[in-house]
Amino acid sequence: MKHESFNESVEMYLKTVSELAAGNDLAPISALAERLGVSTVSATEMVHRLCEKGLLDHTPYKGVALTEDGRRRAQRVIRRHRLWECFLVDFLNLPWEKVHDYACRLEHATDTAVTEALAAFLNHPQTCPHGNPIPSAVGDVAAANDTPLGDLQPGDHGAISRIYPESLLLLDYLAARGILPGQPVEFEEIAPFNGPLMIKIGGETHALGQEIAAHIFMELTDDTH
Amino acid sequence: MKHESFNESVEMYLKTVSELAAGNDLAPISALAERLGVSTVSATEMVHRLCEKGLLDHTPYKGVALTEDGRRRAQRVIRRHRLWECFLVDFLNLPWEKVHDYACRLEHATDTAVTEALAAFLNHPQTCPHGNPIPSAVGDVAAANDTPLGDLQPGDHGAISRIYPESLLLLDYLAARGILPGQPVEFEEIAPFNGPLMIKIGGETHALGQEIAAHIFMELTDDTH
DNA sequence: GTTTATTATAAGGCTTACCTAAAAATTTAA
DNA sequence: TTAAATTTTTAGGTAAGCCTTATAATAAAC
Ligand SMILES: [Mn+2]
Ligand SMILES: [Mn+2]
Ligand SMILES: [Mn+2]
Ligand SMILES: [Mn+2]
Repeated sequence: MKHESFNESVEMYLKTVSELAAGNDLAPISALAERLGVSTVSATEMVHRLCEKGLLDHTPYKGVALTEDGRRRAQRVIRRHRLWECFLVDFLNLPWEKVHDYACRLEHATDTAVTEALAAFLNHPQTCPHGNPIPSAVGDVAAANDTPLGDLQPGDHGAISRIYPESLLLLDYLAARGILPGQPVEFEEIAPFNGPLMIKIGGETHALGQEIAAHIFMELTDDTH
Repeated sequence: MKHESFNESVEMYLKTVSELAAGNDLAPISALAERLGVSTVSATEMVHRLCEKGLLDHTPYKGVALTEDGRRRAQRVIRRHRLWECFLVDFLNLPWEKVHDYACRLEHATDTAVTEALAAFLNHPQTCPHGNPIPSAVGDVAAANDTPLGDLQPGDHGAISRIYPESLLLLDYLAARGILPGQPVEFEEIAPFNGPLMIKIGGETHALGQEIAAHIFMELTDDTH
């Protein structure tokens, strides 16, 4: 069964590098390995293979980056992923927090013709249900100008723009608490000694750990006028 | 990446055995190998593995059959396949003759929750766009009572009920000639020496080889009254 | 009943993607 | 600048799915 173009592992590596290296720095192989649930030796091997194929650049002891070719390939997978998420939520009424995992399988089995027909059917949505931008068919992505909740200061307020990177565990946690894109947010205070952030979201105050706060992005309401 | 349940090769073997053994006889390993595009040695190896897993029964020198477990697994894949075909044709407006191949990838990457939500969204269709019945969620299939075109006699007439088994080459050929389910058919004559069948379909007469005729199923109009 | 064709097995190999354990190289922190 | 932590490499293995060539077993045809 020679399904050349259908290589789940390669696509997941590229997608994960794209996530970890968001912000144009290098993705450490150790982080890659952890995210993908493989040993660092395995990840290193795969990184070497992908470097030979011209999809990654590896700077030893620093980390890996996508080449232009690798970036395009990653964006195409991400496009399929997010389009499927839209379909699964908007038409199949599947739960917001579950569709990420369903789409993570479909994304590797979707022909370009199907992807583009799906995009047209969905009327070319701009973001996935979790707020992340859907790359164009040629792999361009709109630059985000939002801020991680973890970078804000008490007193700041705005609205949740997106959850990134996504994972079932995180989405489940957030869904259970109604912490979704669009919700208004007020940063109340930060507990001392690197404690949790006290955040009022949709009327209720939540204590969020720093790690979770790093995954919640906000569009600030600027009231310095 | 331990995607256990997502084993394309195994699923394709089971599906192919189901197709070849339609009519409760045994599927020869040689036919399996040919259909899957692998060597007979490879197919034999895989058949052994699937026998050990309790999915197939192998009668040496005769062929293989699905066990009850294997049959259910195959029907579940076929259900996903045909549901996707419906979606691709009816909602994404993709070509009738191409969706078989697109669905052949998606069928291995579709969670049960997605499958059932899709079935509900499509309003539980009974057949795929090529006329083949969609198994129920528990793996039951409606018994067909149609006849291959190749088994008919000159003078018989009726309508095309389905194309089976499906393949891109065959569907492309038929689509180009408007030979689709629902079309009225009149069997005019059969050329001597195992020659082609002369068939009037939707007003036009086509010369169909015996092999193609074996893939076109008809519901006869009984006019012995 | 012997020949021929089909089917099965044996033997040896390949690639991808994973694993563990141990050693070496490099960076970072004390 | 030395010690500690991180990162990489080496070595040896596994399993799934493929491959070819060659031989053995069985079934079908003559
Ligand atoms: Mn995936
Ligand atoms: Mn998403
Ligand atoms: Mn398939
Ligand atoms: Mn079909």
